[in-house]
Amino acid sequence: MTKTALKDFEALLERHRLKKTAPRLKVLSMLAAKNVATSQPDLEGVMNDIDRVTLYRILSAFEEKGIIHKVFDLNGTANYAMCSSNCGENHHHDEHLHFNCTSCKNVYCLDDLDLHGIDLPNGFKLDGFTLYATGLCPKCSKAVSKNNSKQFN
Amino acid sequence: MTKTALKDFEALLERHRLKKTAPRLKVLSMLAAKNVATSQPDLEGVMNDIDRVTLYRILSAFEEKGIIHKVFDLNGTANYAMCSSNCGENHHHDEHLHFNCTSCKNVYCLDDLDLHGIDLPNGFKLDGFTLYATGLCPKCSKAVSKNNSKQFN
DNA sequence: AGAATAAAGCAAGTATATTGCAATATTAAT
DNA sequence: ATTAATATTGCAATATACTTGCTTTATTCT
Repeated sequence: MTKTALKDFEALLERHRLKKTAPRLKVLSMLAAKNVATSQPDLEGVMNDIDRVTLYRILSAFEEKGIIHKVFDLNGTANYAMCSSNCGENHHHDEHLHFNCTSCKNVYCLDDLDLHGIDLPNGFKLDGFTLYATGLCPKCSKAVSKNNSKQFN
Repeated sequence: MTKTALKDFEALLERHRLKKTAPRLKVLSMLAAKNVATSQPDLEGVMNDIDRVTLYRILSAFEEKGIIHKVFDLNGTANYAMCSSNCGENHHHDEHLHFNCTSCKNVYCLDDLDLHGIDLPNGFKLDGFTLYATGLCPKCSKAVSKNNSKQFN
């Protein structure tokens, strides 16, 4: 983690009136470094010095403040990823495609997707939505075809 | 449950080479009677004579066979609903809108939605997708506005 | 530096789901 | 209709994800 990034994270916490603690900064740096959503168990594995409960509380605090957003993967486990800048307190705008790779299990957040023109049946009042997709991510798709051609398993 | 429906469910099980057992028929009749997806805990509550594990096994067997499909609600709990007729063994076509009401928590399966023209970034191989939305269903939306106008809570 | 307060850590508990195995029900063959 | 083969159920135990209550520690404000 660069010094600049650390300053950024500290500023982020300040903006949301959250105290700057070591565990919170660590979670921020972990999540910001990945382009895929991460589960609490995965985070716990990487940061084995931080208590499980602390992690849960940090994640829900961040979610409430609009710093990260939650998406459930194929197994129903919560995964977390940094929000785009326009999310606010108790108000998320994560209307993007969540792509869950069936091979590596990663959940990719794919922004910049045009989801306009979706018409709901009469009476339904839309709050927010997310397109959830499954399949193979570029890396795994490559690996699979490579393995196939080499007759490996 | 009408006798006709029962015969239908028995035929359905036969088609999928599943033995016609009381628990399976009961699950089918419960799911078919609802137009919303149902969670395992909810099913367990209604069918308290059937073992929890049996329920899990029935649900995953049905899912594998393409009889029902699974969708996670706001809390990450698995909910199950009957598939449209064109689902097959290990191959689902539940590409429809799952609408999770924030008030009654019901998950509605809204078919007949045009989700074409969704372009994935290069390299992603799409397997299946589902649009997951939250908000108020017609019933709750009505109830809320009624309550508001009467100044109730 | 010290007080007020928020957050972390620990222990215990809950809910959802899974696995192994014995008992039971279904199906097919006689 | 019985019986044998086999699939399914039910039970006990276990795993995993998450929660709650309470004490200790760290942060921040003065």
